[in-house]
Amino acid sequence: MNIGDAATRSGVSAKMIRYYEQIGLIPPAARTASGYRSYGTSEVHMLRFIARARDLGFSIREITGLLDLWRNKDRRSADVKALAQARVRDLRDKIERMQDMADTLEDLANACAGNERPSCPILQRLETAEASGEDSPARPSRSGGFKDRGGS
Amino acid sequence: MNIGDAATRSGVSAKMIRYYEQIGLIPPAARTASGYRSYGTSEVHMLRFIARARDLGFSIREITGLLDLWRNKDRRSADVKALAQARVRDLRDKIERMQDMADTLEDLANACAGNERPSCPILQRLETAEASGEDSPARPSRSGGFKDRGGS
DNA sequence: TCTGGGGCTTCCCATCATGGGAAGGTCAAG
DNA sequence: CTTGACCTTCCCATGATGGGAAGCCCCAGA
Repeated sequence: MNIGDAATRSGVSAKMIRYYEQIGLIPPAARTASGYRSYGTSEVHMLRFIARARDLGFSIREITGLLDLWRNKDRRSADVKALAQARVRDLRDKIERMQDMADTLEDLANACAGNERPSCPILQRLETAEASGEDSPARPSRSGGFKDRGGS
Repeated sequence: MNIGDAATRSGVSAKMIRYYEQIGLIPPAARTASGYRSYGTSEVHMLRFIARARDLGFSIREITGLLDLWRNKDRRSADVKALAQARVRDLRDKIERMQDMADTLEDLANACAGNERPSCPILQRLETAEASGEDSPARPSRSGGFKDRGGS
C-alpha cells in the first residue's frame, strides 16, 4: 500500500512517516518502480506501535529503545519495565506540581471579590510583597548608548 | 542587577530572559548607559513566576494570560477571577489527562515481570493499540495539551 | 487516447522554547 | 593598562510536527 493508506491505518501522518524514516527510527520503505513508498502490514504494525508510544508520552529517543526491545527476540522485560516506570515517575512529579499551582490559582480566584472593583487582594499582596526596586539603572554620562548594528 | 544575576536568582536563563523580552512576554528591561539590561526584585519575581509556569507545562501564550492576572492591577476583579478560574479548569483538565496516562503506564509496568524473560505486556499493549480508550481513526492528535519538555 | 484531479516525491520554511557560539563592547579587580 | 568575566546582538540547531511549492505518477471518465 502507499504511504497515504499506511498513514490512515496507522494513525501516523504521511509527513511523520517520512520523517521517521529520515531520522532512522524506521527502516527505509520499499519503493515501487516509480519511486512510491510501499508498505505492508508489518510496517503499519510498527507505525501503530510508534503512534501508541507517542500517545503515552514517550519521546522519539525512548521509542527507539522500545522498538529495539520490541524487535529483539532476546528483549528483557526488565528494560521495558524500567522505561515505563521512569515515565510514570516523571508524570507523577509533574502532576504534583501542577496541582500545587492549580490550588494556588484557585485560592487566588476565590479571594477575588469578583465585582467591578479593581484589584484582587492577593494580587496586591504579591506585588507589594516583593516589588521594591533597589537598584537604579545608572543614569547619565557616557552618551555612548546603544548600537543596533545592521539588524533586521 | 544585571541579567546574569537575574537569571540565577529567577532560574530563567539569560538567553530566555532576552527571548521573553523579544517576544513581548515581559516588558523591555531598563538599560544602563552602556546598554546593559537592568533588573530589580519585581522583575526577578515575575521571572520566577514564569519559570514555575513553564515548568508546569504552560505555553508562553498561556503564561501571558497568567501574568496579566497578577501584573495588571487595573483590571476589574471580576475579569481577574474569570481568567483565573478558566486557567484552573484548564489545569485540572490537563492533570486529569496526565493521571490517566500515568495510571495506564503504571498498570502496564506492574503487569511486567521485570526479569530476564522476554514477555512484557507493555509491548503487546503497544502493538495492539487501545492504551486507554478508543483510538481515533485518522486523527494523530498527540494527546492534547501538555508539553513534555526536559524530562528524565 | 487524452485529460483532470488527486496522490506521491523532494525540498524549503515555520513553529515553540531553548541552547550554543561568534564577534565585539563593558566593567571591575589587579 | 591588562585581563577575564560579563554583557550586547546575531545566526544556527534542536525535536516533532505541519504547510506548501514544484513536479511526477496513476486511474477513472469522456
